Amino acid sequence: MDVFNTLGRRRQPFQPLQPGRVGIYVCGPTVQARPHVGHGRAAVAFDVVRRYLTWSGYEVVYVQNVTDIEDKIIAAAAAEGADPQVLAKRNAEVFAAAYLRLGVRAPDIEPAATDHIAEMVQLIATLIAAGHAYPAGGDVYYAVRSYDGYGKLSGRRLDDLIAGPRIEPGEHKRDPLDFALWKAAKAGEPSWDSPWGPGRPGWHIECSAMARLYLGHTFDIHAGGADLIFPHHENEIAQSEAATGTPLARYWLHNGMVNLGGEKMAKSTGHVVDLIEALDTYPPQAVRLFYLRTHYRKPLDFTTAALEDSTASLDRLWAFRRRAGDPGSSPAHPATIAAFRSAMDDDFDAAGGLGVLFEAVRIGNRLLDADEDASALVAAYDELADLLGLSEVRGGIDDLAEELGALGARFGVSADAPETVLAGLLAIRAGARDRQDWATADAVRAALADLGLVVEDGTDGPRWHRS
RNA sequence: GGCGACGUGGCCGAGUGGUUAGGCAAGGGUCUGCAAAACCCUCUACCCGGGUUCGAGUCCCGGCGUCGCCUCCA
Repeated sequence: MDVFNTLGRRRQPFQPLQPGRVGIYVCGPTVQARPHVGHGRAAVAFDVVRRYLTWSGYEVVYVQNVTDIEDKIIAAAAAEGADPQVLAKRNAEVFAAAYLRLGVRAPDIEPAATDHIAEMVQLIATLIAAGHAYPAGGDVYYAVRSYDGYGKLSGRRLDDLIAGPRIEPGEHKRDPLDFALWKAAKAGEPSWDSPWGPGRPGWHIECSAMARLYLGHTFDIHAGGADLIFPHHENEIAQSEAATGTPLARYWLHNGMVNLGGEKMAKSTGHVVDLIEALDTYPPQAVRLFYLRTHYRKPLDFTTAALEDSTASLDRLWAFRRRAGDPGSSPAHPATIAAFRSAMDDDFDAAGGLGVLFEAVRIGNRLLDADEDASALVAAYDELADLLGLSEVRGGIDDLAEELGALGARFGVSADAPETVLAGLLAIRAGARDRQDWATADAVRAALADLGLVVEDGTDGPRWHRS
C-alpha cells in the first residue's frame, strides 16, 4: 500500500510503526459555526482511510479533536451574547450529527481542547525549559528560529516568510515569525490558570498536546485539510519535535478543498454551502458518494449537477442491491475484491474503487437478467458498499402505520402491523394484475407512491422501497 | 513574488509506457399491460509545442491555463 506523504511530497510505501497497528490523528473542526460541505469532505475522506485500514486488518486508533476554545468562537459567542463554551458545545453537537448522517464513524477518542489545558501547560513549560519558547507579558511564544526543521512540511523557507508583507510583529513577539502558545486573558473571556498568569491556549498547541497524550510522541498518520499545512501543521511539528526530539508523525495526509464556483469554500468569507442543508436536499449517502468520486487530494467543485449525478449513481447501486436478494454464504467475488484493493492501495483511491464497484453492479445485473447466479458479486457488493459506507439503510415503515392503515381500509385490508397491511395491498394489486384490472393495480401503486413507497414489478414479483 | 497541486470524451471522473475504467446525460434497441429497473449498441478522449522510446494520457523539457497555501480555515 502506497500513500502520498505531504512531508516530502511523494508517494511512499505505508509501513506502520508497529506491525498491524495504526494510530491516526485528524485535525477536527473549530466549532465556531455550523459545518459546511468542506468539513464533510475531510470527515469522509479520513473515515474511508480508517475504514480501509481496518478492513485490511489493521487495528486502528482514530483520534479527532474538537477545537472548542479559539478567537472565532469567543467572537461568535460575543456576537450573540452567549457563553463561548455553550456555543462551542452546541455547534460540536451539530457537527457530530452531520457526520453521523454522512456515515462517518465516531472517532475512538474525540478530545476537546478545554479538557486538556493541563497537558498543554505542561508541554509549554517543557518548551520554555528547552529554550524553544519564552513568556512575554502574560503570553508565551514559540521561538520559530530555535527549531531548524521549521518549514519542512510546507516547503517554506524562513526568509521567504519574512519577506511576506502580512507578517507583523505581535505585541510581545521577539520575532515576527513566532506564534502564540499561550494568550493572556482579556476581560470577559474564558481563561485558565497557568504559571504565566490566567489565559488560554494558542490554537496549535492543543493538537501537539492531545496527540502526544493519546498516540505517543511519534505516531503513524496525521491528517487534515490542505489548508492546515501551513501554518497549523508546521507549527505542530515545531512544537512537538522540539519538545520530544522525535518525529511527530510518519505520514501526513491532506485532503483537497471543496470549491464553489471554482473558488474555495471557506467559512471566513461566507462562501459556503451549509452541510446540513445539503444533507436535507440530497440523500446523505449521495453526498458521501459525491465526496468519494474524486480522489481525496484533488480539489472538488460543488455543483447541484454533481450532487444530482451522485444521487442517480447511488440509485443505481441500491436498485441493484434491492433486486439481487440474499447472497447467502457465498464468498465475495475475488477478482472484484482484488481490483478494489488494488485501487485503494494506491493512496486510498476511492474513486477508482467506486469504478470497481459499479463494474460489479453491471456484471451482476447482467447475470441476474440471464437468470444466473450473481451471489459472489452481490457478496462483493455488500462487502465493498459497507466498507465505503454506501449501503442503503433500509428504514422500516412503522412511521407510516396510520396512513397505511387508512389506505388498507380503502382496499379492504384489515390488519394492524404496517408490514402486513403493505403485504395485503401488494397482494390485492397482484390479483388485479392477474385479472388485467390495470385500473385497480395502478390505483394501489399510485396510492402507495403518495406515501413515499415505490413499487416496481420484477419477474419474480413486486419490490418496494421508500423514495 | 515564494511554495505546491492539477489540466482526460456533452458533464463528472479512474488510469502504476503497450488489450474499451466507471458513473451521469443523450440517441437507438431489447424486455415490459403501463411505470420503474435492467441489459445491448452509439458518442474512443487525454491543454499546446518539443523530446526520450519500437510504442506516451502515463516519462523529460518548455509554454499556456486553472486552483490552493503564504492571515483564521476541513
